[in-house]
Amino acid sequence: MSEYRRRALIGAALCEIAERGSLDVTVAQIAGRAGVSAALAHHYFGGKEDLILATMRHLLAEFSSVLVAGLREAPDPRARLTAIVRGSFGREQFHHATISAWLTFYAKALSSEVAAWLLEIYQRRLNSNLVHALRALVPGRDAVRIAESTAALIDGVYLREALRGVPSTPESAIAVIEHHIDLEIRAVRA
Amino acid sequence: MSEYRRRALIGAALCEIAERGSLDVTVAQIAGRAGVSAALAHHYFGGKEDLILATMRHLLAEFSSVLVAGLREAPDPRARLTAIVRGSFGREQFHHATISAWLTFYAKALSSEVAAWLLEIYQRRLNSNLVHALRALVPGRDAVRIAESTAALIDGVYLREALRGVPSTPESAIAVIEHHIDLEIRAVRA
DNA sequence: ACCTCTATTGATTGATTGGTCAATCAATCA
DNA sequence: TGATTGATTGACCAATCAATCAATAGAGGT
Repeated sequence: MSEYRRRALIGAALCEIAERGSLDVTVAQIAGRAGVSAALAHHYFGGKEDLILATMRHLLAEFSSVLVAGLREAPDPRARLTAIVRGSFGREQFHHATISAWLTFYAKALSSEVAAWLLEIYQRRLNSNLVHALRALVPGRDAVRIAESTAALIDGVYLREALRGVPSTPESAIAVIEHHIDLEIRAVRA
Repeated sequence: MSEYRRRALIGAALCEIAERGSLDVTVAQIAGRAGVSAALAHHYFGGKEDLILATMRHLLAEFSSVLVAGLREAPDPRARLTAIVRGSFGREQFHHATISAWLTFYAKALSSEVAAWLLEIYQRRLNSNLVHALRALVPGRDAVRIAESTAALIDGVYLREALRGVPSTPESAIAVIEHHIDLEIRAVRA
């Protein structure tokens, strides 16, 4: 029962955060959505802060697993880049609820030591993956530079998607990133 | 006195929001930093929401004026693009306090109708400026596309800067954007 | 039947917050 | 001088929320 409740509470927290577009969600709301009392949420997670951070960790872990799965099937470096991009805009990541939650967590990282630390891990991993794939295509210094701008562009496109009310397909977003990568690689080789 | 207090309160709100990295600031904190009582803040702005939105409007207006001033001195279309980029990463905009406040407002736009509306105006204006400058350099369809990716890249670089603890010079950020613009323009012309 | 441990909750508390209001103070005006 | 007006505040209120706690229920073992 323990694991089931934790999962349910994290899922409920995710929905609630996304729906209200803010981290100002009460444990009563989250617990209510999960069909239990607020006291039980305190029982399983030490307090509100821990529940929120657990939810954040869940998002990061989910993204990470999608990324790893995509990378495993990529036959060559360029395909690895595409896998990273497509993973960032995958079906699970591109729901409005997920996007809203991400943006909210970004804001939280400004005030929470632990949240900032978690996000830094994610960013470092994304960057590391990008650099690793790029090193096989361009010289090391350019790989680092292109990885940086690509990561920033991913975040930027993601951010704009979060603010746009109407949902759209990830294809256009992916195309923007892919085009940027192609341009950068071609420019270095020319 | 009226105008002086309003300015002081908005400035205090900006500092407080940036320092705490959250919109969860109490009117007592803001008023305290401005050296007045919380009741006075309610006297000048109808309520907390209005004070926050006024602060947001202040940020947007300040950025807008910087942008207009930069654009006026630009001699040609390419210089206009540089002016937009440099305006986005200008001294006033690149303080950690300002950046944090921006990100926090972005998060607020998810839950506040008015905040979303204000941000949309800013984004539309930035996009319009970019497209207008780009139209003189590349065909219309490409101008729209490049403006979109450039705006996203600006937001992304901005976002990553907000999360990085240590402050850095805007020059590297500007270089990333400029490089992207150059690549896109050159690719269209080739 | 008895004990133990976990799951679960209703009730409560202590603290915080946004907002209100009557009262005070200072300046201006008739 | 006396009246009016705007600035300013301390005290207060109602609402909300995280957290705690005592109590109940049930499962499993002895």
